[in-house]
Amino acid sequence: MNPAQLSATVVDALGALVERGDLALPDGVPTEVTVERPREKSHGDYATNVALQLAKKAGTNPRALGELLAATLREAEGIAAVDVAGPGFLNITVDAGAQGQVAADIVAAGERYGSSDLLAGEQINLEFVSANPTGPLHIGGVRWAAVGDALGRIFSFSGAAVTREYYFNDHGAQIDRFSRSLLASAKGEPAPEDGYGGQYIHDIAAAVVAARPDALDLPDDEAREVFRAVGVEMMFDEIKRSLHDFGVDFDVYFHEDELHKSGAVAKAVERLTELGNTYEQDGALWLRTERFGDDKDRVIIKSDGNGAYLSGDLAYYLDKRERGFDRCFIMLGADHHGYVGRMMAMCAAFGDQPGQNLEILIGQMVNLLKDGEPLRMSKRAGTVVTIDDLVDAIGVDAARYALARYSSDVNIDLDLELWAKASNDNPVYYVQYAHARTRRMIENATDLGMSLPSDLGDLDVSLLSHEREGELLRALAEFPRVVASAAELRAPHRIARYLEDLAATFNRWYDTRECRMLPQGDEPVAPVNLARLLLTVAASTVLASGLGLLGVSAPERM
RNA sequence: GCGCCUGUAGCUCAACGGAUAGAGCAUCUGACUACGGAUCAGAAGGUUUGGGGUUCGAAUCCCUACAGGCGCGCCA
Repeated sequence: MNPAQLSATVVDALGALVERGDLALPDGVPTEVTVERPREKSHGDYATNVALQLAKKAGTNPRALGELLAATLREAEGIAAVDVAGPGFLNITVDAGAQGQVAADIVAAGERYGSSDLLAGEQINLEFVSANPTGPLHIGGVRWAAVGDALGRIFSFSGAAVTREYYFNDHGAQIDRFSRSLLASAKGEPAPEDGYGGQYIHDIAAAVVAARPDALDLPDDEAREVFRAVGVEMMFDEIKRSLHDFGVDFDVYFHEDELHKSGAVAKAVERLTELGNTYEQDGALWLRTERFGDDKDRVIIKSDGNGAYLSGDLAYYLDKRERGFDRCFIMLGADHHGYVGRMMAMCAAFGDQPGQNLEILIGQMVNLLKDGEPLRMSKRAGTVVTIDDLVDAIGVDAARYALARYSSDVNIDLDLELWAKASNDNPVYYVQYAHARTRRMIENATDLGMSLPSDLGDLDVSLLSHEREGELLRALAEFPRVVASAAELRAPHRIARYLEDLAATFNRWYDTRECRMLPQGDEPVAPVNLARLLLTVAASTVLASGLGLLGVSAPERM
């Protein structure tokens, strides 16, 4: 029996009470109730606060409602005991057999266990990273590479159709600065005052010269164009390769330049004007974002006739919507959070629902600590910590896990020594090790000739009756709800925290002498050994699925 | 000045308005003739930054003060 089934059982009990006239619920019987896994063992396997929540509506007190409901629940199948505790909590103990069934359900579902249709039918566009192609991907963008990709996996697992998208800002003044910096380097001149420095500029400049030996003989403006076109392309390729090596591939790489060339910007501006949300002032065209909650109105066409940066975003958003995405996500670093107000206002100006059609997620800053000291970086000076540096230092698995393990709302300081360690200080090793251990156990069982029957119903899952087995089964039963909450709250770190808890619960069970999976000594294989093999396979399945949702490998051995 | 995020154990962080606020690390005490000890058991550690309020119930919601991070351009 899992929490969802228990919730349904409680709902049925409420319905029965209403039908019998023992209970009056003016708002009707809820479709589901909160079922929790209590921290305190003495509070049963599961607990619900439904009596506390419904008492007022039912015109009774929580304890009385609790007693009434408990009496009905005790008759329900799979329930061993129900206690009314504290102000009116119902503490429920489940039959060992009903509980053990969880393991069989997980093994039967395999890698689909935990998936749902929560987001079925939703066309989701996830835009993340979107770093400028004027340099290698630095640490600031990497957080979203890990978190955004994990979120994509979680959304897909929850039934949504997900498109990952990367927006290349390859238009405007920064690209000019980039191409001028390349040209200066190729000529052996110092970097322009407002340009970019760093070894990568010299490397790319040299590569451009190698690809186009004629470039330096051209007049400056033509040469700059060559360096722009070729240099930007090389930068794209390097960023894509870094992300690919990080395990992140995008379905769409969208170029801002296209929006300006194709007339998409003009079209978006026209649409907003038709809707009465623009006006001219001081020779520029303004968008009435203040009308929709922004601090002030924003220029979209500058007085020199060029589109302001926002104009590209308008067109891009409209383009996504016209491509059929009803939910557009944009993930930004905290240094861009000031952008949220105007983007949401822009969404509303198109007549859309901010927060529904457009959702902007903010990730706070990441610092790397080495020897306890923060690594400071400056893009201008070229002292950049790149995604490749991070991966070289701690590896892809640790990097992805470390970045996805914290709430996006908090600043994080990643200690490079800690995350490079192969010890249980390092959470990713702890979880991966638990998975590797399950694989070895299953292998050992196979070597002894143990195997699960084709009909799992032939196993006696009620033999999984040890306290530690109950704990492990309840932890495994949580997984679908953890996935659902990670999806709803856009919080992949919940998966990571859950996995750490699951790994610990698994290790406790493994360590318990009375719960050995393999027959000991000369003992023959008994039904309880097979039931424990089932439990091990179930744990292995969930550990692997959870790591998979974070884009972290689940190694067979370590 | 205004806005967003944060403030929880010595440290790093969890906690969908629920019961006695939880983990890991560090500290202290234990378990290796062991299905992988990269593990496990236990102890100690808290006025959830301060002050008000809402609620049967607040780390969580509201107000306020303080502290830290990040922003606030016809730059991109």
